[in-house]
Amino acid sequence: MQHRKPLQLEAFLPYRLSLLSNAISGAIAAVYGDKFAISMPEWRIMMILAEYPDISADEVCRRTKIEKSVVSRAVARLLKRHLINRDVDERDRRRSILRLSETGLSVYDEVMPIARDYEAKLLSDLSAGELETFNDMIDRLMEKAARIEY
Amino acid sequence: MQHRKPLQLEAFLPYRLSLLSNAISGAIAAVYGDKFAISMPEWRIMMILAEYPDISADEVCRRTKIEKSVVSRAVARLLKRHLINRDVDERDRRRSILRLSETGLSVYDEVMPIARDYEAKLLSDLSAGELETFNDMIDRLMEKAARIEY
DNA sequence: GATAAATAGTTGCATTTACAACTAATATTA
DNA sequence: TAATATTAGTTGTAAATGCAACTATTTATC
Repeated sequence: MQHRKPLQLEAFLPYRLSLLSNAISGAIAAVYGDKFAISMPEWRIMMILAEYPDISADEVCRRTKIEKSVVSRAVARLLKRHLINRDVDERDRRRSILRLSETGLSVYDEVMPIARDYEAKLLSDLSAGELETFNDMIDRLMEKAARIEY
Repeated sequence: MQHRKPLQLEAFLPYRLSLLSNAISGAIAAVYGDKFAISMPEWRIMMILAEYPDISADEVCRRTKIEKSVVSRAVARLLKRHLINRDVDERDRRRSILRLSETGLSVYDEVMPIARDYEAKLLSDLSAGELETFNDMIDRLMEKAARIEY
């Protein structure tokens, strides 16, 4: 018998979460990708910098979990397109200080409402209580995932 | 004022789901990656074939949402390593019929318990009710995401 | 039944990614 | 303070990705 029932793939949480996350991220990526030719890591970095201006590339890595060479190249591209600015941190000259430029902010201000609107539509059928529960579980799973060892 | 509060990135669902999904998928990928040098698309395909043997590559694409050239190359690699078998569908000679080989099944049977165990640990702090709610919301969000248009 | 359209799967190719090796700056230790 | 280790960021490179173009087969249309 080759057909295995023990798992029920469609009930396998990692698989389900991956499909859901890809569907959602992909939908939003289509917006900033089509409109501004911005890649997903680039957009992630812009979001982080909108919320936490003047942080280093390293800090961006830690928050986004994007690999540092990817961040480095994304930062280079954002700089070339003048979407962000970079200074050297004079207290530690290895560190950069990154922030959105005026242009970057205006792009952010154009894309973010669409993303937020998408999120709102997505969540419109959930009650406030359900949403809170959902968010709570994501937090707990996130913490748990960080803790589990083999 | 550059610091924007309207969003609270950490509360932005697409971002949160992406971090969670990557954390979980990455943890499991480390298992089959280290042990068997199997890539994530390859593993996804193996999982699908364990549950739905004798389906076509196209069917694999539809279920996993993996791009068809990626599936094509992953299938080629799985064939070369004798982890799956392929026949031509005689009712439609464009179609392939894919299924796990004996070797593939044994790899699956070795990896899957670890993945399942990981999932169980991950979910161990959720009550049965919470888990049901969580799964229910994933389903609803998945459906909603498929429906939303711009 | 010949011609055109659609579908399954493969392949070419430019871009993206991830790992490791590297450079430059800072922190630690003796 | 000299030697060593650590950290931030960049770059080289092999592999993975995604789109489009392609082949082979089947389906639809005339």
